Parts: sequence; C-alpha cells; structure tokens
Amino acid sequence: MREDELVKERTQPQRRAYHHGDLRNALSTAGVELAREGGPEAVVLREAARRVGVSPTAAYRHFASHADLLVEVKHQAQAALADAMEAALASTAGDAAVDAGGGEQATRRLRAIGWSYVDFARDQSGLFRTAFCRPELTSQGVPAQARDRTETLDHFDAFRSFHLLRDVLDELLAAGLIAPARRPGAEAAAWAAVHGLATLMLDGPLRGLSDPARGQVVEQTLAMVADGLRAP
Amino acid sequence: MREDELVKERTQPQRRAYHHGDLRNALSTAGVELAREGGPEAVVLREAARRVGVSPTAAYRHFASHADLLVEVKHQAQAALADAMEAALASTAGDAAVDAGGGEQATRRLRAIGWSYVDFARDQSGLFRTAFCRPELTSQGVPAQARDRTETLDHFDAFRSFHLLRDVLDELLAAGLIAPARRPGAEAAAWAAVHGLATLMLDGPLRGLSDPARGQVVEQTLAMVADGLRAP
DNA sequence: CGCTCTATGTTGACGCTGTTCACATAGTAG
DNA sequence: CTACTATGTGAACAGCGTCAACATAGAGCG
Repeated sequence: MREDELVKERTQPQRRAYHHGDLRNALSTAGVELAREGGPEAVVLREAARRVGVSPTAAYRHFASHADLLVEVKHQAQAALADAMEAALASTAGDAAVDAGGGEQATRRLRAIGWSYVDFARDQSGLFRTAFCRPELTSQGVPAQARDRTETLDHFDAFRSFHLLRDVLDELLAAGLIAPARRPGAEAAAWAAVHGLATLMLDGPLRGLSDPARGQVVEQTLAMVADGLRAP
Repeated sequence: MREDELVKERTQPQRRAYHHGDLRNALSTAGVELAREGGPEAVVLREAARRVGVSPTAAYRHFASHADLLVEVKHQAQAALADAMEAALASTAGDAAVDAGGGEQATRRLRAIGWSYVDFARDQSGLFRTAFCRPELTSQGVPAQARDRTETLDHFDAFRSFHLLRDVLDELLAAGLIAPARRPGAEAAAWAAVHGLATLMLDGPLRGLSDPARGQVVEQTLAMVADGLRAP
C-alpha cells in the first residue's frame, strides 16, 4: 500500500492533498484555457473541474454559478486583449526618435492599436469572443446586487483597452489631427469601427478573407477612422 | 363519428391531424420567436417542438440537428434586419423632391441605413444577436458539404443588407461624396463602424447609454464614416 | 376496394450539462 | 482535545441534443 501511495505521488504530484489550496485560481485558469480553445460556449464548469482534478460541486465553493465563473474568465480575456494592445503600443515606442513632430508617432500608435485588435481577434478568437460575450448569458437569476457589481466590473475592465485608445486619441488631438469638435465620442466611434471589423471578419460576412484582402480592408477602415476624425 | 370529428376540430383546430403538414415551417417560426425573446441561446429544439405541440424527435424529420434549425432561424433573423433597413430606406424616398441635387438624398439614405441598423439591434436584440451568432456554434460535426452550403448561404443572405449599403455608397460616389480611391472596401469599413457600434451598445462597454448619449455617439460615428470616405 | 411502402410522428433511453442536498474531511480556534 | 468552519465528495434532479425502435397516416398500385 505504501508503494501504491508513492506511485500515486509521483504520477499526480498535485492531487495528494484533500484541500487544493488555490482552487479558485486553478478553476478560472482552466476556464480561460477552455475559452481560448473554444470560446465562451466551451467554458463548461464540469470540464474545468475535471481538468483541475476535482469534483464538479467543489467549484461551487468558489463560484456562485457557472455564470460567475464565466464572468471571471471574461475579465481575464478582456485583460489579455488589453495586454496585446499595450504590447503593440510599446513596440512602436522605439520609432519615437524618428518622429518628425507632425503627429506621425500618434498616427502610428493608432494604427498599432487597430491592428493589434483585429490580430488578437483572429489569433485568439476564443478569448476575443469570450471577452465580448454577453453578460446576461450567464447572469440569469443572479440577484440584482451581484449583477450590478458585474456590470461595473465589466465597464472598468473593458476600459483598460478603452483608456489606451483614449490616450492615443488625445495625442492625435494634441498633434492637430483631430478636430476638437470631433473629440467627444471619438473613442466610441473609433472603437466601434475596429471592433465591428474584428467581429465581422470573425463570424460575419467578412470571414475567410485572404490575407491581402484582409489587409486592405483593415487599412481602408483605419484610414476612414483617421480621416473621419480630422474633418471640420 | 362525423360528430366526433367536428367537435375535435373545434377544440383543437390544428392538432387534429397526426401529420402536421407544415412542421418545418412551424418549427422554424417557433425558433424565430425564441430567438426574438432570448437570442440564439434561447433557440432550443425541444422548446420549439413543445410550442408547436409535437415531440422533440419529430423535429429530426425536418432538421438534421439543432444546428440546422439554428441556421434556418439565423437566416430569418438576417432577413428581418435587411427588411428593417429596406423600410428605413423606403421612408426616405418621400423626401426626394426636396433634394437639392448635391447628394443630400444619398447622405440621408446613408444615415437612414445606419440608424435603422442600430435601432434594430436595440429593439430586436434577440434577432440581431441571432443574425450574427457564429455558425460554428451549430455546425459541429456536420459534414463538410453541408457546412459549405451553410457558409455560402450565410454569405448570400448577409449580402442582402450588404447590397443595400453598397447601393447607397454608389449613390454617394456618384454625388462626388466619396473619393474614388476610397470606394473599394468602403462597404466593409462603413458596415464595420455601424455594426461595431450596435454590438458595443448591446453587450459591450457602450451598453446602457442614455438616449441622448446614444444619439450623440451614433451621430458622431456616422459623421466619421461620411467624412472618412470623402477624404483625398 | 385492399395492400404495401414511405413519410412522418411517438416513446424511451443515453450522455452531457448546471445545480442542490447530504455527508466527509482538513485546518483552525478555543 | 474539542468544536467549528472551510472545503471537498457523492448521489441525485431536471433539461438539453440525439439516437434506435416502434407506430401511424397517407399515397400509389393491384
């Protein structure tokens, strides 16, 4: 019997303890992995528990419901998108020295944001879909208090990407590349264009575009955004 | 026996026959109703059968799978959106007499399309979500042939809204309100902006906007599209 | 008319899901 | 050491999509 236990320990190094110790994180991490593989529909509570090596009901000690788990995963997906955008922005910083002072750097940064957005949607489609899956899908029957908290968090987390865009738009404004009258609401308009492009290319009628066609459409949209915000 | 039949006919006017006669249509209509009430996730085969008054398995005589039913409902939802856009376009026709010849009519029509789109997304959110739900959600395990057919239909049906937009953009081009260099790909860019706006206001961080704020954001986006397409 | 064949419906079952209830165990405080 | 709380397990429920076996309605043919 000793032998048996030793073998078990070697085979399953983590599952020795009755108490997991960090089950909530383990479950949400597994959930993120599921989302990455198959989008929000693939985030299934029982499967996450299975992957962590725990019974399905154990999850209910850390999440009120499947909806609650999905919200957690959704927030992490939103964070992953914001990370990708931030990384793209950071990689443009090296070109700063070449900036001629005419707001070219700001324009480059707007392009970087847009491209990283649509690239993330394509390369991490499961996470992207999860980041923007509808909250009600999961908030069925949850008391209003928890629901409100969820909504607030939604706003706040999504605003991380939002703030990145806002800052770039401010740079464009400072460089005179945005008409002041167009500044309010510009985040929404610019974001909408890029977001719509990403979703239409993912699930909509713009899906399956060849790489060149895709590139042209993205460029065309970014040009429309840049020029549309500069107008009188 | 005649008497019996008459009585039964009066009590259950539709359920008299063992054979329904038009079960496929009845099921897809019920499915559309479910979609209208709760989006694509609410389109559940057993419930549709229940509403039609038929056993769940009966649906499998007319649909290969739940996915197949959802695709049918999705197409009807796309058609409903196109109908709404067409109606909005038609209602602008009355103003034609007032057209000063400077492409104001075309501009009005672009605005009508955009507004009807976002209005449909808000007023028929279930149908809107269903019209753009991802096809893979339902095409799991379906043989490639059927899947290809589905994709083709997807493209074609979605193109009904697409063609409406295309025509309006052609009018704008004719009126000199679109730079010829910007014409190719303009459908994608314009559609992306409005579609993104609709989805962000539905499930995303732009949800719950007050009516004035909503109006301002929509106007701002439409202005960005119009001016962005007119550029050099 | 009666017989057969096919299209269309029903019943019952399977495995999957989210969820709950009763119970078991680990770690902690008194 | 004992009691309590936090955290796990197991069995069970209803609802879902789906399939296999069976039943009936209606059409075609003698």
